Amino acid sequence: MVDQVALLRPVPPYDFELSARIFADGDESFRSYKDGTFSHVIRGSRGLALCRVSSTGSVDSPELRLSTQLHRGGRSGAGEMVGKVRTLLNLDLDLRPFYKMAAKDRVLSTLTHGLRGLKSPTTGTVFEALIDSIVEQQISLNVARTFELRLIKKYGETLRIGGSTYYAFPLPEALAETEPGDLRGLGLNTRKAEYVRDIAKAVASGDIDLEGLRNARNAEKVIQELTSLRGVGRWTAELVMIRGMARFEAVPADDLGVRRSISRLFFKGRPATADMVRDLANGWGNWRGLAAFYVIVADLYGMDLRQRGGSDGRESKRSK
DNA sequence: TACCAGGTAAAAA
DNA sequence: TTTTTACATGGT
Repeated sequence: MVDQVALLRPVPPYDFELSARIFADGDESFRSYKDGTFSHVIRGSRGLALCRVSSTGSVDSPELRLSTQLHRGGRSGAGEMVGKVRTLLNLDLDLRPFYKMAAKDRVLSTLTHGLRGLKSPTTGTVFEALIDSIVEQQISLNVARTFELRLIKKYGETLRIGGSTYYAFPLPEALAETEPGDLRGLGLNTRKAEYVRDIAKAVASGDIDLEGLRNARNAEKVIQELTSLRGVGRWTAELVMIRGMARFEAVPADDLGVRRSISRLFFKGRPATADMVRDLANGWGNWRGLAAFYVIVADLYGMDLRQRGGSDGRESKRSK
């Protein structure tokens, strides 16, 4: 078993603990954050590696330590993994222009001050973001997480290290071969099972180039391409842009969670319609997706905004 | 027991 | 063209 170490320097400011905390409830066999260490199985050209990341720096002078373990003596993994980790944790994102924009919005600037250094994570592949988003359609996140983990453990590649089994997200080829009944058995409804299989087939066969969409000219083009797939509506496409491509030009304005958080933080608890969210988010320009991420995280972490206004004065909830 | 939950496509009106 | 419905399952 090989254990290699590399140092990474994220573009400052970057708050590793704040950003990785999102994975605190993740499963340790797939992706998690525990005791200051982010763990994730990453697929490289020489196979899978278990990557562990922890902070050795500060928000304004961030530095991360990455250790990689490969199954039975694969050679040199750390170098290749550095780039993947930079993408996963969005380390090259420069938050300063976003903060400059946010300074013009009273509520948003409160959020960016409270969450300074927060960067949104990105999935290893666009495919992963797309499949997860489909699974998450309509049902509660709790239920969706359960289904996702079942999917990963049944179809993901495995890596055995020190008596433990770790999983990488399933490859399109693995899901392309499923029958709707197989995925139905994980809890998905029959239609979602078809969506997942059909999209996996399209990706595996090269009919659609999801990774190529990262660099597509404009956001609408990306949304058009994605929504041409059966099972992908606007909500799913917008979610995939943010979580799978780190493209922030879109906001999933129809999203219940976004609407709830926007309602609490910007409209004093008055229910926010998708149109209200879009109007508000338009003022955030091409940073609207990241702004929405900040809004959700602020609400999730129960950030207290009362001193500077914008809160509905509800009891602030504090999570772990 | 119901009803809701980070939607979507297909059927019905 | 617009509105309504079915879908799956784990919480509450």
